[in-house]
Amino acid sequence: MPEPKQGAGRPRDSQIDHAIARATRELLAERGYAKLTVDAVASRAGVGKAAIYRRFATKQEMIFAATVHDMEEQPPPDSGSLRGDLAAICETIAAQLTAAPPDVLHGLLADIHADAALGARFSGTFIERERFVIDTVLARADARGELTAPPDTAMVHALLLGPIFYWILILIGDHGRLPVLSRTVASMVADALTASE
Amino acid sequence: MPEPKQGAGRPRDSQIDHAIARATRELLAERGYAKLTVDAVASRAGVGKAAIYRRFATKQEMIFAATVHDMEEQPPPDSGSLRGDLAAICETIAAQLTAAPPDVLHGLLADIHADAALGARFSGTFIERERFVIDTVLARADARGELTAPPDTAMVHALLLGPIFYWILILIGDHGRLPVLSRTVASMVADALTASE
Amino acid sequence: MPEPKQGAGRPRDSQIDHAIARATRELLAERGYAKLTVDAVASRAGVGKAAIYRRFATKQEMIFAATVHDMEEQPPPDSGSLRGDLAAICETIAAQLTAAPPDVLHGLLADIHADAALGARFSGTFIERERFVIDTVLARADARGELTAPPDTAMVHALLLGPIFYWILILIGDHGRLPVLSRTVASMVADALTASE
Amino acid sequence: MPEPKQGAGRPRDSQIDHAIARATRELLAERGYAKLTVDAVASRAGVGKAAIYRRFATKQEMIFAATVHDMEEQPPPDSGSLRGDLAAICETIAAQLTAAPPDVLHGLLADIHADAALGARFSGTFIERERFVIDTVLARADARGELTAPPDTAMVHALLLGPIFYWILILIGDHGRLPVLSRTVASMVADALTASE
DNA sequence: ACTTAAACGAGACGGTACGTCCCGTCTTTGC
DNA sequence: GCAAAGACGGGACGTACCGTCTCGTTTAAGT
Repeated sequence: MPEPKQGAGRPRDSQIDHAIARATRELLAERGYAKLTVDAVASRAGVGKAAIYRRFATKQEMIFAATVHDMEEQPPPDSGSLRGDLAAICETIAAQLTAAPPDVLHGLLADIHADAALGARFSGTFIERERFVIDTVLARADARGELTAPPDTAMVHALLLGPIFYWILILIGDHGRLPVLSRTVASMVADALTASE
Repeated sequence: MPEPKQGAGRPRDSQIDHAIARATRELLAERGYAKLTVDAVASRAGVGKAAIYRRFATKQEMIFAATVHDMEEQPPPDSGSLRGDLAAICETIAAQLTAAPPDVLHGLLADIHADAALGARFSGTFIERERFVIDTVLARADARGELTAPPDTAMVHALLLGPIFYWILILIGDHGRLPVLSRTVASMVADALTASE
Repeated sequence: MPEPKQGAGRPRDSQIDHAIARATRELLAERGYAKLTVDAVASRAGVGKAAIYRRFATKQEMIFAATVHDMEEQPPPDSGSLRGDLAAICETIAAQLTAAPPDVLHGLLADIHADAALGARFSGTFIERERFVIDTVLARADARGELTAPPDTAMVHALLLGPIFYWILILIGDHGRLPVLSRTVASMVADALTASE
Repeated sequence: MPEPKQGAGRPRDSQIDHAIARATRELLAERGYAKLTVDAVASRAGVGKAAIYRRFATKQEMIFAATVHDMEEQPPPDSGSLRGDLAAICETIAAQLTAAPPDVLHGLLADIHADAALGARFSGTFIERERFVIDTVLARADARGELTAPPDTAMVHALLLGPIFYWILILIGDHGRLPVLSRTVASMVADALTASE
């Protein structure tokens, strides 16, 4: 069995992983996505460029890893109603999206959709995860007998999270109004799924 | 008004405008946004680079002009109901968004949000225009007495178009199901705005 | 015939050729061969790196062109005797070799012999030229009736110029003694070629 | 005296010394001086890079050791005449120089003259040694009464060995003709030093 | 036998330079 | 008198090597 023989050679220094991620995030915040250079990240992190390219095949992979590393989406605690669960999901997503400036998110999305490999990883991780979260709360609602018909998860996905993305990424809307938007969209979707007939 | 002073010298050859736009669209389709170079566009169009930069200040402006040049959004004809008007808006937007591959749209959005000037023009053109269209149909509905309360245009904007964008740009969902999505979102938003109590 | 079609496009700026050559020579003198970088040359010349790589395929070609550009070896004026002619050749070569520091000459020779293309050009230019010069003065001597036997040009070449190279490049000997060395080697070789029996 | 305190710890493995030297020579022959990398040597020798740098301070020292390690120049046995002694010296030097390809010798010379420390060691070892050999045979000739005047060792050095170096390193001349060249230069120099008046 | 200390293969590290590519501008020459 | 062809300054990219530095393992010498 071709085990990776982990004992051989000097192991990767995990402090360097953190230094790279940290420098990347700082520089994204300071200069924006378009002006981020690998040399600047290496310099800021006190690291050689080789250490970066040993970990990531391209600049985009580095940014991807540095920005979305710990987005661990979990289904929200059961709030007792579909509306409440959906609102919780919206608020979580909104909070994550507002953590980074919009140019970073757009840059990232552009790179993700420019590179097939990155795109597959993005879908397989984030989209799948969101879908799972939505499926979970829909199953809860079904167990409660709230649903009038078996819903289409993908459509619910778009109906629920689309407005949040649009508000933050396209309209560059006021973040202060996101809670209202979240509640509104959650209510609307919940109403549609539980319509008396 | 800074009119291009068209009387002096040789007038611009409008065939060149078309050649540039055509070459840009072809190369975007063939290689994708990230691999598009101005040299390649000039070469494909049989045109000098100077001819391009005489028309556009940056590569992004060129792509912008070549891809979204004729997005003339007009309020849809009065369908007689808010729900019908909203569905018409959704279908128009969906049709426009599906005209270009998603990597082009993401690339453009990234560049738009990386450059303040471009961003302002984008908002001032497309967002404002969409807002105006939505305002128009909401005013119609108000005139009909359909609305229960004065709606918040920006929120309606996000609620209505967000899911369409999300489906096309993030989920990379099946275009065949867009008509259903359009009708669903239009119904949902119309219901929310015309709720009986 | 694949002629370079010089009419099309902006022509190369010959001032840039000079700026590159000048910067190269200055930096070689200041820092030495091993520490010469293309970026430094470009910076010093006030030129982009692309302008350099448009002219030369590699750093070595650039240095080659910058350092040996105008070494136009001509047969010396007829001094009336073989000994005098040979001494003149030696002095010319010695003057050329002492124009550059020895580390540059060694670096250049190393690069020349590391790259077949450069090596061929070096031989085809300098070695051939030296051989021609020697052939010329030997023909003069033969015309004068000085020679006792038809000499082997290649060997005369080595016997005459070898000591000069060795003194300058290997021994790093005092340049002040080169005139004496030149006269000595010229006498020796002339004596060998004109031996009374 | 900073002796390596050989008692403690694991002793150096002399097989590794040989493996390094062997791999270095093989790779020099296969790829040439310019393309030799320490990693490649380590890999070929089945050795870690640290084992190399434990033995040699730089790549150049490693190559130096691998290529000229056993150049033990001794004064030749007394042949009975200055001419014979000088010819013997030339032949020995020629044999040593032809052992390595010319690009290796040029690379080494370039590195030697690029680094003061290495340069000093080279002079202090090889040049001094050659000078001693020449001094020895000149002293023999003086004892025999062959010399007409006290010779200048440095100049004799250049006159004698310069042509051999030039033939091998610059002209890349036929090795088959080196014996003739050796005898010719030895005769010439001997004649010059023993000229009847 | 057991400890100790250095050498070992492997490979990650900081740093530096390379040669390539593209942008947006500038400059000839030809149509 | 404009436009194609293409050279220009600038600057980032990803690669390659150098000489150094851990890792965990192996090998002798000294206890």
